Amino acid sequence: MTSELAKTYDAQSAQTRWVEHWLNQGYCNADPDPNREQHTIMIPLPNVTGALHMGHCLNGTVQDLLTRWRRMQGKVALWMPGTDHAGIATQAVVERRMLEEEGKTRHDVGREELVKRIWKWKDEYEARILNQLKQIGSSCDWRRVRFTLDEVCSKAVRRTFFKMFCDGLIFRGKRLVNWDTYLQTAVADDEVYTEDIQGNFWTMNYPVVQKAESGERKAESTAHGDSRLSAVGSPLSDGWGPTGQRISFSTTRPETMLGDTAVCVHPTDERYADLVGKFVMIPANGRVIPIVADALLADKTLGTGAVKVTPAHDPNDYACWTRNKDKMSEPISILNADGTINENGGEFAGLDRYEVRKQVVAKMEALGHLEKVEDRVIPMKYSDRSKTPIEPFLSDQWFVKMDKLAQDAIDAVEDGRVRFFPQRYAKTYVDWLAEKRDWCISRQLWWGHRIPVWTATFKSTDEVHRALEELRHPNGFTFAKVSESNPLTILLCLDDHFDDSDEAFHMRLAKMGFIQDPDVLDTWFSSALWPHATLGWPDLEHNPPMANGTLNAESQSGNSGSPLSAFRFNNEVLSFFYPGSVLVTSRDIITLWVARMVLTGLYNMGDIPFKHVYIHPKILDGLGQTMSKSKGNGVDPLELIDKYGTDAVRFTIASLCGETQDVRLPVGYECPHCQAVTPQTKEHQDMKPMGGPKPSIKCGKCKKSFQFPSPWFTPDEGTPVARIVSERFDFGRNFCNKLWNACRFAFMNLEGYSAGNVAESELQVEDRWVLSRLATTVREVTTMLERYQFDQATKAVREFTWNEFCDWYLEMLKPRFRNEEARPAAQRVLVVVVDTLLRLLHPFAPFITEELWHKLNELAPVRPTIGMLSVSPTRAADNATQSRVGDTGHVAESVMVAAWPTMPVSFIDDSLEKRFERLQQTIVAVRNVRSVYGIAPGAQLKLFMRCAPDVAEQLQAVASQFDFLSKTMLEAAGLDISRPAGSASFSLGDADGYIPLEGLIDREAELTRQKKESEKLKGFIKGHESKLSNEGFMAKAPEKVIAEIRETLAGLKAQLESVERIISELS
RNA sequence: GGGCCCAUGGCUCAGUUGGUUAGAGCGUUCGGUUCACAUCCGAAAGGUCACAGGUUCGAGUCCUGUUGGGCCCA
Repeated sequence: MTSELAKTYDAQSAQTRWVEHWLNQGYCNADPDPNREQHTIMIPLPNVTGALHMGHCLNGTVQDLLTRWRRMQGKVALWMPGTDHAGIATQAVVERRMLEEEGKTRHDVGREELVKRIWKWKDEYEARILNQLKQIGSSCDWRRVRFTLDEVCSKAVRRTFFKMFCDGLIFRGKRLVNWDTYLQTAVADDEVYTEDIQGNFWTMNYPVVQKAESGERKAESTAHGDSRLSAVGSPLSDGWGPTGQRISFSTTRPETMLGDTAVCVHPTDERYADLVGKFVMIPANGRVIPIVADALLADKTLGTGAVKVTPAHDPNDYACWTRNKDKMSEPISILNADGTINENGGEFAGLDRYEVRKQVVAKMEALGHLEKVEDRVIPMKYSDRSKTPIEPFLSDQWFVKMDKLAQDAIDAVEDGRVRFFPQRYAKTYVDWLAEKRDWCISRQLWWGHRIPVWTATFKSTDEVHRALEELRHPNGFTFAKVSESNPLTILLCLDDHFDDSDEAFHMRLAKMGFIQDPDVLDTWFSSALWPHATLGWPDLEHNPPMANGTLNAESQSGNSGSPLSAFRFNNEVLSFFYPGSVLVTSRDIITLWVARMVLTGLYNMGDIPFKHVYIHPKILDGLGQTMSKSKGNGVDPLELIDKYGTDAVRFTIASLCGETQDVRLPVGYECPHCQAVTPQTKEHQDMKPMGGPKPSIKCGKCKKSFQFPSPWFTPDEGTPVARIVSERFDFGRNFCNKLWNACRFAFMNLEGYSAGNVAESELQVEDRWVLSRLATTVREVTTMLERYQFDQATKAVREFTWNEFCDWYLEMLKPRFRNEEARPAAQRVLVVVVDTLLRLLHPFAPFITEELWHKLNELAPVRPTIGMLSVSPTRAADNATQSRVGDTGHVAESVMVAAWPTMPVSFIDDSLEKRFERLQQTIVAVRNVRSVYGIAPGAQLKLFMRCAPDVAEQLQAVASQFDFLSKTMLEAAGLDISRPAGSASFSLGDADGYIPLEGLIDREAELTRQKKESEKLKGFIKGHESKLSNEGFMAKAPEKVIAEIRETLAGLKAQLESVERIISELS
């Protein structure tokens, strides 16, 4: 059988093969097993809006790494996959496309048809996203894939809403929202962006007015709040007359004056002190409004110091109203949902707000109240969905009362039931929840969970009673609430037992006049339930159905007489996997999502949804900007995978994930002609066609030009387009290449391998050393993974592989492979090391390790033991009741289900490592001499070592290695060695080396080199001595530190002595 | 306005509770086709740890301020 691996690793082929293999073998599946521990990760559900980006790739890599690692540790590791319906985002994309392709709006096609179209979109994109996740090696339990709008999740949403409704946690209220007049929906704050536009700044004035006879008295009583209605909306003819004073203010939105309810000044502003409490009249509509003082809204130093207050159309004004409710009227909304002015605008009703702006200005000017107009740059808010300007808009919304819910969620973090990694993020979470702002859960959309509340108004209380009686339902629960404003209006909430397809019931409802609320729930309401909804809650009787609609038969049937009765209820899946182990996500949704999952978990399940939250870094481009399509700096993970291979991408990403909050990934354009990479700059990002040809970049290497992806234009059809890549992934690719070749070499030398144990006496120095290093590395990697310090874990495993295993151990094995007698033991130790290394690397680089593992299984189907110890258990599931693999009977069929390595502590030998280090230093020093003197790499050198007898003995023991590692013969070693004439020298502290170079060495150069070394040493010695002569240091520093300094100093001095001796010999 | 974070060789980052001579990868320079790997091997150069104070026997590490940058909330 040929044991030779292909010369290079074919990532694409390995990925395709192993993804399929793992799926076929069911290795990713996780089913309840009371005899084993669980490890559960719920995916931060990607939107079905588009494709995966770098953030998803990083997020997924971390989760898969953790899942694979825990699975190998023998846990039932569930990684739950799924996607999010992403309310407005998805609806907006589908609507936009519909408009572009067919010129239709959602009102043209109607609610049902639109939703149908979005489902179609969802099916397409969900499949694409799940497939992309598979491409990055995700070991999710694909049978359990969920979608926030599927039947299982919908039930959870309905039940939660119903529970909250019954508990009085859900209420209706007014709220100022970001209104998208184009899409006619409220959009969330994070769906709004600001852009500076050229606008106008009008300065106008309102005349101060008073009641002809008793204006003063009126103003006084207004302050008490009992006459505000008489003050507001009173036409001038009511007896109000101008005092002759005017109050000036400036505005960028004059049309909103139709909804003004006050003019506001600063309480300490002397200019207006006597006016506070008096009234002004709005000339445009004749309404009279009060002058109020509010320190937060008015700023004495800005403009005139006075501002108009429009609570229904400005957030700051709204806040001012909440502080001064007793002094002004309720907010007056002047806007229709479509952006036209409503009936409160009087004569302007029905016109678009921008038209009204012009007309209001004209009217004010005509009436003599316009003072000046300036041009000004105004920060304008736009809807990210429709790219049209946002209007602050007061509307009816549903809310969840946060008070107790939020407090419970705070407690869970403060008492440590939920822990953040890094810890600092707990503050973000707690601070936000502590505000306890009620959660607005309604959205004016068609795509989402429809609010399960039906409303009807009746003529009499008798009718109400009759209706409620009639609505009793055998299968489900209804909860009726009487409207606070109208006792004859009934709000009816239906729980999840009411199937929407129960037409008869819904007919009955409709007949009685019940109409369902048109709004849908905030997407976060359903994603907040993700950790328990996906496991089947609220159904405690049955396991959740699998993605293909079948029940989980395996665990269901295991119910009879098995230990499964240990579960709390019959939904074993929920019982076993809840609460989850760790949530892996990014910091920008700590409040929106993490906090809400904790809150609903506690509310519905009475328990936290996960124990740990790992917040990973965010990927920025080389300029420190967030990556996005709209900046043209996004890297497509699938292109990276295509270019570098999945393992390389994953390994690189893992190396970036530590405790920092951002990582920079400079990107570049890959020349489509020669693949050279041109780093991306700000100039590239901003390049626009400017009416001429589309911008292009000239490749620095092949000098050809190419176009590139940009937010500003689409590259010309048929021209070669650069793709955006990041050379930082060379890191992972190089590593995979190294690993591949190391194993290739190892496997080539396993020819004739026979299983057998290695006696301790057969172990060579390098064997003991590599096992010691490996044992240390295994412990370190495990600890770092436990702490979610993936960067450290990656570093440890990479350094071992490259700098120890490849650079030293494999090199030192070479001579042993050529020696028939030494060969078997060398092979066996090598098998142990490779076996352990592949397991250790598997969570980081699943495909290449699997590829190599299978090859290793062919060559070494039985792994040796070393000494009396088996190095690690062979299979992850060895301790479990069921064994998944059994075909070889010796080792795990797949490294994915092999046991995570745990090497005995006894393998770690510090003193041996120290001795070995001296050997390494010696070799490095010899190489250094060779390089400094420009001696041909192949030229044989002679080495003399002056050192203590025990050191000499150790060096003699590995003498053969000098030849292999540095083409050098160790001629002699001992105390009696003196420097041969014409030698290059080096000092290691406890040993000095001499390399005779008759004629090759320039005495002056060698002297200079040694003097430089001596100066360096003297500097260090001085530093140490000054510490030891410092009384403060001697008195206060810990003894251990002093001892260390003394020891180092002694070493440095000995080394200096050697160097000085060399210098004197040279002189 | 409140909060969090970042600033270390040309680039990207490590640097554990303050304690020996501040490290790595890439890039750069020099030298290498010995049968695992040029996606490689060997060697070297390159840093007053953003700035200013302070605490301490001792500061890249702790404190205060300044400057520059990122993010979240309002």
